[in-house]
Amino acid sequence: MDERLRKPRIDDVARRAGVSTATVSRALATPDQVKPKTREAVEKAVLETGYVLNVAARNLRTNRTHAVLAVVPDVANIFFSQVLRGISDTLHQHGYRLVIADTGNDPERERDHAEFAQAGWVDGLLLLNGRLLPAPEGGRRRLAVPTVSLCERIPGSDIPYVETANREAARAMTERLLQLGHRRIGYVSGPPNNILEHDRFAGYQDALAARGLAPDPTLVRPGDYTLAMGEAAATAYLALAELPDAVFASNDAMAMGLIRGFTAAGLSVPEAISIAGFDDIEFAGAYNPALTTVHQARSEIGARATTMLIDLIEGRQLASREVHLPAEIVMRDSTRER
Amino acid sequence: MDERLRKPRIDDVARRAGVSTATVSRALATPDQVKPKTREAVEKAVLETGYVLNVAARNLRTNRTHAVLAVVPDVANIFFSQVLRGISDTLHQHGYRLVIADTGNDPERERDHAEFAQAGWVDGLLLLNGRLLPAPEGGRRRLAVPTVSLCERIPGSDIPYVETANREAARAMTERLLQLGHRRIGYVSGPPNNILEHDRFAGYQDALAARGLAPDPTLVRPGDYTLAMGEAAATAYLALAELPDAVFASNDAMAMGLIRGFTAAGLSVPEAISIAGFDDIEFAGAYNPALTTVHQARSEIGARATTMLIDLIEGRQLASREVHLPAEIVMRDSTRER
DNA sequence: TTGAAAGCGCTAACAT
DNA sequence: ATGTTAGCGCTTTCAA
Repeated sequence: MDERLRKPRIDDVARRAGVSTATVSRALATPDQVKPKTREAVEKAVLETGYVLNVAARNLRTNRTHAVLAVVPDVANIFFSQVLRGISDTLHQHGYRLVIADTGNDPERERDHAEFAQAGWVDGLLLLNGRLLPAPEGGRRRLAVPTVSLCERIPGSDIPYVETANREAARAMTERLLQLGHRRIGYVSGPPNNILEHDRFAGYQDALAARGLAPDPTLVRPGDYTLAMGEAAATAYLALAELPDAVFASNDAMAMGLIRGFTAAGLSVPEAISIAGFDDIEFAGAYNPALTTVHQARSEIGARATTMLIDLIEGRQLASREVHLPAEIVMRDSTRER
Repeated sequence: MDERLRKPRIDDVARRAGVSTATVSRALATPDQVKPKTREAVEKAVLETGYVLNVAARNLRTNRTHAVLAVVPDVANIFFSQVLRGISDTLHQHGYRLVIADTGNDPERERDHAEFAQAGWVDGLLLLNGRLLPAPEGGRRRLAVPTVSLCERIPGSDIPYVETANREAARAMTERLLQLGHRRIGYVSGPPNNILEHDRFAGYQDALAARGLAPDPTLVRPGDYTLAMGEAAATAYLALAELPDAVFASNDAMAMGLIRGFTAAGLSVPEAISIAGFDDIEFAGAYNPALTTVHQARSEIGARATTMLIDLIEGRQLASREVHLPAEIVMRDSTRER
């Protein structure tokens, strides 16, 4: 009667099965340390009592949570959400759970989560925001929580990371545009000081340099990874005496903005001008025209980083602390031969 | 020396501040139950020792976690990820944390999370997957974990929910198409048996009925919310003796598929045919042409559901258990007057 | 306003 | 293979 109301504990199960609590614990956690007969008795008692483990008690005792915190600037960002998918799947395979901190790049929220991470709320940290979690208020030396960063490595830190080989990919894409016969190749940048942007721009330069060319400053436009800046860049190009042959935007949103901008002005893509992007976000292939872009293996990035983190948590050596995943150039309808 | 290595506990702080552990606990959790002088001493000691609370211990003791689990079929789905943003923000405001379970609609994973939820891993549940978490293996009566469902109400359950007023919104969109002079209005469905789909189709019928019309069966095409089915529907329409004037797809991905399908066949949208979608996903406005659609206030849905859940967790009465949020019709470039 | 002390539910060291 | 028991670090009742 009142047994129905109280949440059953491990000793309720033990009593019912006629064994000790230690045996119940073992039967549940490490079944092969227990005689099959006993195990069955325990399982039966568990079912009969409706016993469910108390996570908090276990976590306190073992000092482990089997949970991992992913720190993301914006869950609603389609790029990150696909990385999260890879993280989530991999964690699940290894018996871990995912906790997400959507910080919106708010330092206060980041600090808050940093504190909770130290409080033992999770076993490890996945940083997708390109920076360290701030130190706690007192500025005290931080206790080491296993951490891996991904998507955007953290400059000046030695935290292991996984990212796309941005520079090589940007070089390869620029090279493809050159192969198509384009020579006046524009470039729309990401935010200044962004490390991804540095790498991508360097790749763009590499490809030009390989042909003895250099970026034409009038064809390099500032951007910030938003569609609006892509449209603005199109307007700027339209004001030039001579249009570029092609424009390489350092992400897909800006590439779409370029297409919209040029289309609105009556120029058709790719007939009048070729456009390439970077990321291969979900709708890139569905765009009109379908976008030529650099495919980042987002869920793969998440998966690799997660495996590394679990190795760290479980005390294994890391094969490599810096992983650069190759990206694939996807030629679709927004580019054509000159 | 070795004090530096051990993680400081509450009694380290107590000793340093010259008070009891109880006082430290109070100074931290309920500062105004403690004399200012004492509080300051404790705060100083906390800083000096670098003390950080142990979450597991607190959770065990208080039987609370201040965490909420959101069960999502797919984090990488752009629709859900924007709802999550609203959830995350609201939780944060109230001092709760977000745990995400990406189930991929896998029942085994759902069961696993259901069990953990019962194990006290979180204080409440947000169900975005349109179904109940499965009962634990024994089929035992489940202990009540506070739960709210959102986006898609759960048929046959009395769990409180928040969703868009799908039927009204679909009716309004269809009505707008009628106002534009269209009469042969096609409809591309969502998956059969889907409750959202039922509502949306009912709304489409409502609007036609209000003008004494009925859906033309040849103009109603099956779909499954994917872009590919939108393209397939376009092909099917093109095979008809007479094209529809307009097509209303029950989500944006299919609307984009329609646009691509018609465009590929040389028909231009909206000149030759008007297309409308549903959801207003992130790139709907950036599409080419920009998509006329039904704007769902995704983060608002998340926020409302979260407030309800917190009320439930904290034992407050719910003002209403069923919330239907109005949606806004957004006319863009994919529709025009006939 | 503060302190002493019990105990949340579990796991693991040790003993058998 | 199983049992006994200490104790993880905190909060909270009760007493002072």
